Amino acid sequence: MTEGKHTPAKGDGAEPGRDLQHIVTSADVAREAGVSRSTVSRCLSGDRRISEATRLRVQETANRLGYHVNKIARSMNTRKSDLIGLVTSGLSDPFRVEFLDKLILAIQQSGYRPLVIDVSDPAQMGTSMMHLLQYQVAGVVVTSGSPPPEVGVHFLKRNVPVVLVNRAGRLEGADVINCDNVRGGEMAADLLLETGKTRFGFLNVKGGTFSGNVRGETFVSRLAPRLASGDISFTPLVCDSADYDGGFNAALKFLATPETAPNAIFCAKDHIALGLLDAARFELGLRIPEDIAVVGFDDIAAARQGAYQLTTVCQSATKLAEMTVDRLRQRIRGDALTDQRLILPVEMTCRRTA
Amino acid sequence: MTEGKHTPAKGDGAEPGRDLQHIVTSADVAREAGVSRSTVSRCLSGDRRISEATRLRVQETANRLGYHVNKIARSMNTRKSDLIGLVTSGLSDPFRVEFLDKLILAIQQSGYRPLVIDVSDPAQMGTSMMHLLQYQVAGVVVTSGSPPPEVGVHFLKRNVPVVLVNRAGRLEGADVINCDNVRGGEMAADLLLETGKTRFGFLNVKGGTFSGNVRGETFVSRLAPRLASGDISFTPLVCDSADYDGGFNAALKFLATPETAPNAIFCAKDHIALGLLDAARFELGLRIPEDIAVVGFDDIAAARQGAYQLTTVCQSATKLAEMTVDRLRQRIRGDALTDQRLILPVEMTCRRTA
DNA sequence: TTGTACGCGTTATCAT
DNA sequence: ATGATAACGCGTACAA
Repeated sequence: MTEGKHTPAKGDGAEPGRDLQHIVTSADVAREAGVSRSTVSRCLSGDRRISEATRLRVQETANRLGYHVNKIARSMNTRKSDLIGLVTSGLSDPFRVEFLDKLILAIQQSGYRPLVIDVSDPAQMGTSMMHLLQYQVAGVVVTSGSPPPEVGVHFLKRNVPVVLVNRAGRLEGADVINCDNVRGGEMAADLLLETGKTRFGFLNVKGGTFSGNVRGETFVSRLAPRLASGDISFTPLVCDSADYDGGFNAALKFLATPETAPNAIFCAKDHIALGLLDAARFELGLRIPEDIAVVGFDDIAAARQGAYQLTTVCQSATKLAEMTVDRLRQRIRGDALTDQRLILPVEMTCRRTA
Repeated sequence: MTEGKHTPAKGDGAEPGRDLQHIVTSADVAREAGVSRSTVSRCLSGDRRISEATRLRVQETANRLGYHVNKIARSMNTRKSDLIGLVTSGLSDPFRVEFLDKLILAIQQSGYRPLVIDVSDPAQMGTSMMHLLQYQVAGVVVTSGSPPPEVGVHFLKRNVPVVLVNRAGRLEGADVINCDNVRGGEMAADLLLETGKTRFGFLNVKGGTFSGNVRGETFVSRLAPRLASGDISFTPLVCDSADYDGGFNAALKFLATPETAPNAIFCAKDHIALGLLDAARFELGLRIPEDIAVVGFDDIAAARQGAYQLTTVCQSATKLAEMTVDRLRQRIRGDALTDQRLILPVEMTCRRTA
């Protein structure tokens, strides 16, 4: 029995307009070019063992008919998909956006496609990641929140690699990539100590984040000897949201009495620092860095703008993205089977705020 | 012949580790629950005509086995996908990022999933959009560049709706959604005229963009009567890139001689205006708005920050996203068959730069 | 070099 | 209310 019979007999008439709905399949191309579906498939996937004559004929027919491989169908029988899940939460955090930008590019260049999942509600993170499983993603990158440990087993079972970027790594079987928060905290402390200021502070969002907490703790450890000798003081500072407004509003409060307020402040992330700077300069009339020295973390684009010129700990979004995709590909190929924890080096970018 | 035979006989032994690779299918659930695949399918797609007893049993078995519907396979059969293509070019333009943020959220809430395509090279836009066809996307949103007209026919043929947002609408069969660039240009002109300044300018990226050009042309038209009477002058201003650095560098040049340079400037978009402001204030020592009045367009988050307080034409990213998804859904449902051109109203947000 | 036959996991259809 | 069967579009052993 020939395969042609698979194609439902359409009768003979040409119903006008029907073709508008009809999707061109490899069978259509095969029939039109007078070959089998196998041949069409082989031509378009670059199989060597095909005659130049038929290859050209098939190519031409495919173009003429407007045929495009159905990747959905293809991935059904190869049981591989080139979709990669990207878990994020909003696009309001500037550094995360810069990272996603580079990540999307890197993913595409590797022949994969990013499927974005936005988890506004952290509680829904688990179910959201399960959704990704329904799409047979080849891998997942988590850039926000921390997935509940019980999802790990589902991804492990399916051999779907998960990479956590700048997150706490409590997920079983997942790789973790972080920038060097420890070294960053130390560098911030060292730099601020050099300013000669004596009232230190660390500004972070209420409750803290994984990265922020590490940065703050290391910062304080580094100050410890001087704190012990009584040279300097330290005050933990808190803002309501981890963004510009959070830094702005918090600064209005804790800088209200500049004589006693901290004057050497390390911020958990740049965006908070920018809010702090604006509140200090424009609302409270303080001079930077004479009255207050400020150090941020991330080195987002806005940090180098003329209005801010923020001194900050720089982590490279590009390198972070490259590391992420490299690791993902190793896992997908099956090269690497054991979890890994990678650290991206950071460096201090000195501008005008400290 | 019973369906069970579909499952390949695995022999009897339990090879350790093999299950790690095996994906749980509806057949597995069916066998385990003692029902047919059809029943499993119906249970999990919420079919009413199923007994409560079996429904519960199937649900439980599915959970226990860790079964997740394979949406890829489902969409093969239903010939519908819930993927929506998002065409963008980088995540460096702040307003576009804000729009994408809201768009991704709106798409998810409608039960669809965003598949992101980044087209850095405008020349590759056509082929990139064709890639989306391979994934059987239900619709496409274009937020960057202008697709070559010939792609229109491919999407039309497949009944895949395309929505162009803030783009030139030359694509056959596509819907177009724009903010009210015309009204925006007028409002900017009116506001700057009220300042009493006399030397007007419009700052845009070299070559211009669709939106920018419309804004600028309307701006000039509105100034026309006063230009004719000789009260005021107008100078077209150009920057190399449509971002902060572009505005910054351009301003350094054309503001070099402040006595004759334009002192009432409308910028094609906020980010350019921010660069201009910083160059004027910090590099050239000019006062805003006393020496120079500036109006932007978009009302991005940074525009309301204390450092800038930019007066600007506001378009709502949220509303734009809602309009986009609404239109997309109408098209996918097949309600709307004829192209449409929608306009999002804008309003002036007065802060401190004009 | 090319064709045949089968299966990927699901849902729609028809039958019971 | 439930089961059996036929597609969906593709890649690929196997055969020729």
